[in-house]
Amino acid sequence: MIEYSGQPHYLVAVDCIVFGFDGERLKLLLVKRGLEPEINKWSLIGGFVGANESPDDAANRVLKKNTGLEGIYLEQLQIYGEPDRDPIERTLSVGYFALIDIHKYEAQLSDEYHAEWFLVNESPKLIFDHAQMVADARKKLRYKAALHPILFEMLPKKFTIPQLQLLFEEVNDTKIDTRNFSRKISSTGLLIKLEEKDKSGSKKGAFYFKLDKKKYKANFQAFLNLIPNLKL
Amino acid sequence: MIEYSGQPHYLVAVDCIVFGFDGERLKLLLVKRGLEPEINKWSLIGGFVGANESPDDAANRVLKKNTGLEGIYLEQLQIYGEPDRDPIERTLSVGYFALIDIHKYEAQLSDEYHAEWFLVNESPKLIFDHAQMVADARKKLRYKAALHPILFEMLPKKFTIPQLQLLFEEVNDTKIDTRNFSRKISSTGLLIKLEEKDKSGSKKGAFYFKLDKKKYKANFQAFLNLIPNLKL
DNA sequence: ATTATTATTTGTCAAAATGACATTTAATAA
DNA sequence: TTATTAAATGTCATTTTGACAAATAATAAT
Repeated sequence: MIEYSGQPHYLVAVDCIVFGFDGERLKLLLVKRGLEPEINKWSLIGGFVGANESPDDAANRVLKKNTGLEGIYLEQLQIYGEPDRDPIERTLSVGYFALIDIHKYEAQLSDEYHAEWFLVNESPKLIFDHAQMVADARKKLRYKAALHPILFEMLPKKFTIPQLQLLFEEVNDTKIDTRNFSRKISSTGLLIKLEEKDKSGSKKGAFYFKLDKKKYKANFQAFLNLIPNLKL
Repeated sequence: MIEYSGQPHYLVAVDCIVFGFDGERLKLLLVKRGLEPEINKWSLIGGFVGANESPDDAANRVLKKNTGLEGIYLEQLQIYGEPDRDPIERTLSVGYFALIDIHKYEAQLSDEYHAEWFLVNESPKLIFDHAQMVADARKKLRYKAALHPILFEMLPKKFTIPQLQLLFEEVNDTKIDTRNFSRKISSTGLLIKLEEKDKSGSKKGAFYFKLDKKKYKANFQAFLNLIPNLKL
């Protein structure tokens, strides 16, 4: 087999920054690392890119293996490739951020796997450059969520406007005016109001909404401005 | 030395999608590939990531080596990692897009190196998945340029408003209303009007402007909306 | 010297979007 | 019947936007 002679070869890994929302707070999914070095330390969900898969494939595979989750929203963040980022041998890692609805998978997580949710601001020390990855992912999530309706990926099929607003506030670490928020969200035309109400949060109850998936897909690239006084 | 046993190792390369503006059209910098396979075919400027450098370092090095250019605006695009994208052996490539002022480097290019500028829409067939990289880079350039003032990176220190508008029109492949454009650009507060005029384009001449670099750096992340009816 | 030419520059106005702010409403609990 | 509490909705002044045309400055032509 012909080769590009003399060029160094490296390991290539993927690491997934998995965000979730439990209805109240933004959370981050971490696992205890299963191999040396730094075994049993908290880590992002990751793994090596296999011989017959792309990094995208690898991220999906690794996510599924570690959490049982399939069909998750995944987006490439960036590559992390400082020569000494892994002390054992040179490994480049492709960072992905993933968005999921916590409730949908809570059972699988705690039972079958060793993954655990942490409040984003209270997560433990992470191995290697994973803390940097998380910081970058949060920034990108803010950026993207300000312009595109990706946060719906973290909500259950039925959700209320107050829930949605809470999620936006968590992601952007800010308070948003209820009236203006609901006006903006309505004007996107992405929501369909349901009959049912969520009575858990108040006496009056809040109407459930669902996403208009056709419009969501069709207008995903459409430019929104969901955050007031947006400074990216 | 300890190693992660049994994991496959790959080559890692960088490829740079270099955009330039000659005052009239948006152009793309290509080189004739210097090694087998596909030797002498048109290719993006690329190279392998060396043992002691990050991909970012490699991109800068490769750009400098191939063009003499230093301190260029570089931004990571994404990783390209389909298993069979390189027929010789598995190589993952980190795509970067770069923005430069054509005139600043025209001499070096034609004399010392084998790089050549092509109209973006009239570039030759490219090797491997480089055409896809170019397409992705154009898209990302449009996206980013709609929200952040990166296009100034492609202009000389002194430039005119009509030039700037032409550049925006090229990147977005659209016509923009002169009055609205100039109003928006002015409102950013990023431009400083000079005494001198550019008489080359008209009898009346167009005033030169320069970038207020302090404000540029300070407000780079600030959110702009430079394209009318923005659909990303 | 006057006029024509041509790209540059600037102006207006109605419509839409935004941000700041308070009241009403629906359901349960007291 | 009233009190309570979160949800839902309304108003208004300001700013931004998009569509549209006229004025200006310099040279070229007559």
